Formats: sequence, C-alpha cells, structure tokens
Amino acid sequence: MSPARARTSRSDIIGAARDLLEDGGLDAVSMAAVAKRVGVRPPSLYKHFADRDALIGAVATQAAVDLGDACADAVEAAGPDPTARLQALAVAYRTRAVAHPRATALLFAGIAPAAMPTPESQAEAARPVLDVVASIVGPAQALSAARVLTAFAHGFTSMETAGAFRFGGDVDEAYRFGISVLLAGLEGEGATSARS
Amino acid sequence: MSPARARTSRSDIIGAARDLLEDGGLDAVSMAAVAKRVGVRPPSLYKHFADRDALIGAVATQAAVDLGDACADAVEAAGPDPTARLQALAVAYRTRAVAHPRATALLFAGIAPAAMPTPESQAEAARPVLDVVASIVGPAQALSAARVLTAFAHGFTSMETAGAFRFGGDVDEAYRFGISVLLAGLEGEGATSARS
DNA sequence: ACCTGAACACCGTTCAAGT
DNA sequence: ACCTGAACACCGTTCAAGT
Repeated sequence: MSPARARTSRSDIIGAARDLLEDGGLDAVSMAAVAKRVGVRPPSLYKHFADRDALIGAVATQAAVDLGDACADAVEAAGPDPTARLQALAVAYRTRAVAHPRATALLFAGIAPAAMPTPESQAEAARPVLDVVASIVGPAQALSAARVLTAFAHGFTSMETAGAFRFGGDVDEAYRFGISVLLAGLEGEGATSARS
Repeated sequence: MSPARARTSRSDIIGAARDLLEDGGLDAVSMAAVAKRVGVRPPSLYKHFADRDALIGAVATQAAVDLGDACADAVEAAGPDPTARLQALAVAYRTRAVAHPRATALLFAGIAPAAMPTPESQAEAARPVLDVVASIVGPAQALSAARVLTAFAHGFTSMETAGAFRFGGDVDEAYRFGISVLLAGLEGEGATSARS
C-alpha cells in the first residue's frame, strides 16, 4: 500500500559519516558502519548516494562550506583593518582545521576526482581569502597571494594534525610567526607593485 | 631439504607498492596487487612486513628520505648565497612533490601512527631546511621559520596535486610569488630580531 | 519510494603444510 | 627461512522482493 517512508536522510548520513571519519579515519567510514549509525541496512544508503565515493565527496563538500563560513564570520567580526582581518582569517582557519582535522584533510587529498567539491562551493569558500588579500596587495596579485596564504594555513595545519611537528618548540608561536612573516612580505610586495 | 630461497625482498616490495600508489592511489595498494607485481602470493608478504600498514609506512619513510636527499642536493648545488639556497630548496621540494605526488602526500596524512617515519629519518630530511633558514633568520627563530617554509611548500604542492587550484591563473607564478614574499618577510624578521 | 535479505566478487590476515 | 593453498571475517555493491 503506502510506499516505505524514509527512515534517514542525506544530511543524517553525511553527519554519521563525518563523525565516523573524525574518530576513526577513512577506513572507519564503511557503508556498514554508516548504515548502523543511522539505523538502516547498508543497501539503503544507495538510495541516497551513488556509492561510497559520492558519500565521502559529500562529507568533503560540507567541510568546505563549514570552513568557508567560519572564515567569513571571523573576517566580518574583525572590523575594517586589513591586517586584523587577515590575522583573524588565518586563526579561524587553523581553529576549524584543528577541530575537524580529518574532514579538513579530505579537502586537499584522497578524494575520488568525481566526488570533489563543486567549483561553485569552492569559489564560495575561497571568497573571504580573496577579498582580504586584495585589500593588501591589490587585485592584480590577489589570486597568487590568496594561494600563498591558503597554502601556508593548509600546509601548517595539515602538518600539525598529522603529528609532523615532533621536534618540540612552540607550535602556536610558529603559526603567529608565519602570519607576521607573510604579512610583512605581502605589504612589501603590495608597496612594490603600487610603486611600479 | 634446502629451505625456500627468497623470491622477493623488502625493497622490491616497497618499490612495487610505491608504483601502485602513484598510479592508482592508496586503494590500488592491495596486498594482492603488490604480491602479483613482485611475483609471489599475498601471504608471503607477511614474512617481510607485519601488515599492510607497515608496508605503507615503509613507502612513506622511503619517500621522506628521497625528498630530503633531493632537497639537500639542490641546496648544495646552489652555492653559498642564502637567498639562492632557499629558492633552490623550495623549487626542489616542489619538483619532487609534483613528480611523486601520492607518496609525498603520504608523509603528511593518512598513515597509521604506528607506521609513521621514525623521528630520526624525519630529522635527517628536515636538516637542509633548518640549515638554510638559520642562515637567514638566525638560530633562535630557525625552527619556526623552517616550519613556516615547509608548511608553505607542502601546502602549496599538496593543493596543486590535489587539483585545488581551479580558478585559472599562473600556478608557477604563484609559487615564485610565495617564495619571494616569504624571503622578504623572513629577512625583515631576521633584521628585527638582530636589532632587538 | 524507500527498505530489506541474500548473494557476488573482493580484501586483509592467519595457519598448517610444503620445500 | 620463505613460500603456498585453503580458510575466515569483512567489505562495497547489486538485485529481486517486500511495504
């Protein structure tokens, strides 16, 4: 008679997969484990996602959106000063990346190409960085500067969460040092290009 | 009578695993595929490695050693000027990382903790960076500066190989821009700390 | 329209048996 | 001392059948 009503949803499934990912790594995100967590049998998941790669891709896309939102909020809250905005952005990126390390790592590695976040959602997430650096180095070098800043923030936090900083020292200090080095360098480059 | 002679070796197996990794991703590094490539049956691999994680870890350690060697050679070949040495180091890092993207990515993500490269091999690989930056910012800030530089190089190349630079623009240019921004910033910071 | 049990090909790993 | 075939528990995925 009445068709079977949905016992779970796309967002439930994504949430369950994200939780399993964060506390067990990619291997822990099995279709069996996800299904058990949302209360259905594994085959039912295929009514919501084409396959496991598509589910992992959806987790990555969600992480990109959340990361972009967190950065945008932080920039907004930092007031009008470009330097303060860039610092707030870098700090917010690290805070989010360290709080959800494996979902964030998913953004830059280990995803089936077909499941990568859409260019649109990536552009949305990249907006705040582009805006902030443009106000420092100007529009002509904004794209390169955004790439450099993102590379630093992503690289640093991915090394941090992978446990690559094993020689002691103050990791917080190193991050602050990096931000101030980049700021000093960007302001120099911005001045250079403004002068020429 | 005579005990069975070895039909393969640790380094053969690591090489086969690395090749499979580079052109098929981690999923392609199955014990079955590795065994077939070296000409034995899967169970035999367990005489050489405790389990799959240990094999993946050995691939990662090998990649760390190769990367460190490539960087050290490049620094050596660049002559005495600290700026030239740092530029050569950054370029060599990227060249190697882009040529062997998945093995390099392994260094910073997705490895079982027990299988991570030993601190000794990591220290060996990190030596050239530490030496070069020490000559620019001085010993007190060498560790932080090395972390910042490595974070940039690793972050940039990992984004590049993951296909994260999708808004056009000149990727080579962005990398050069990053190096010059970091150099300008580091020289400023070095001067600052020398002054104080 | 979504859910289920049964089934398939595959995987990592163990182990007793071969040489 | 290393190799092998057989076996185990597990995984992703498909599909016909249920409601």
